[in-house]
Amino acid sequence: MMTEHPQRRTTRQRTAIGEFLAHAGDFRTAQQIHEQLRMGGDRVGLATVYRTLQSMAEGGEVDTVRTADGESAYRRCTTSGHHHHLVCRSCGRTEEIMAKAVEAWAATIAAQHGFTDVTHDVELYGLCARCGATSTR
Amino acid sequence: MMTEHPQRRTTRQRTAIGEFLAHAGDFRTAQQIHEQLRMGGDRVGLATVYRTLQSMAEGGEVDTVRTADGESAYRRCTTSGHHHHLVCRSCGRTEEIMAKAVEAWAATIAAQHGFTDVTHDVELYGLCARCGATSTR
DNA sequence: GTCTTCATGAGAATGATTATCGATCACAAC
DNA sequence: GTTGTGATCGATAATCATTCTCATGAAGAC
Ligand SMILES: [Zn+2]
Ligand SMILES: [Zn+2]
Ligand SMILES: [Zn+2]
Ligand SMILES: [Zn+2]
Repeated sequence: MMTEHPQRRTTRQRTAIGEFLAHAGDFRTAQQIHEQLRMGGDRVGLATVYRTLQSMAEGGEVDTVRTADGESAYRRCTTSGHHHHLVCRSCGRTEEIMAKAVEAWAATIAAQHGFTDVTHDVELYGLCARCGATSTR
Repeated sequence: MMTEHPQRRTTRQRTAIGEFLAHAGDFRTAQQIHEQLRMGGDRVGLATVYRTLQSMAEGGEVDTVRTADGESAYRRCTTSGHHHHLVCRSCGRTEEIMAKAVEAWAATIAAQHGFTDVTHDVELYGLCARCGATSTR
């Protein structure tokens, strides 16, 4: 299959981004990461943040989602395999979801319609317990 | 609740876009619609296409998805209620999917984690029977 | 240390989407 | 049919996330 990562050098910038993601609990956009690294004193170029996140995503080191307004957000998940997310629309808190049932459903539906090589996109959005209570006004 | 559409005037442009979508079977981006309307002789401004699609989406007249590279694509679906899609990655052919099971699953998972006011995003992508056969090369 | 090659970053370029704002048009009332 | 008025249009400028360029810096191998 030849899917070896050629050779990824461990640079100061790549390390900084990796550690940032390790501590941030929820999804962050490239712009947010860039700004926060700057504020933290790390000198990292915006282009580098984009490039690094992209390569991390390819390598499966981070997960990606699209925000409502189309921006890409990244997160280092603790679950290693394929999974989905339950994201708080208000504070961003994220729960990782594994659902064999959904995987099976997707495969079945696809087969019924004659589709092959199927992938899926499944994300849940809502208000977490804390935010839901607050917004009760 | 007051969700009345104030007053949507039937203009030449709005009609053209509506009919275009009625005949196109799959998802199309605003840019594609604009270009194809132009080629068909309809004089419609790009800004108008964007505005119209947005208002149609709000009114539930069309469904929206994000393409892999972040563009919004629109489609007039035959199913009236909430549903999902199974899209061919190669030719764009689209099947509408209704899945009570998934709706229930989403609600359950959300509740288990204390989330409320939950919505979800569920789309399947694959190769349709025709495209899958062709690419067997 | 030297060398080869990849990574970086400031700034320009791209490209989709949105905002402007005067000109036009839909349509309800006469 | 005319008219009044406010919604709609559209050419174009403005936004803004993301990508590209390319000269310079730094990893890693020997
Ligand atoms: Zn929350
Ligand atoms: Zn899955
Ligand atoms: Zn196909
Ligand atoms: Zn659903």
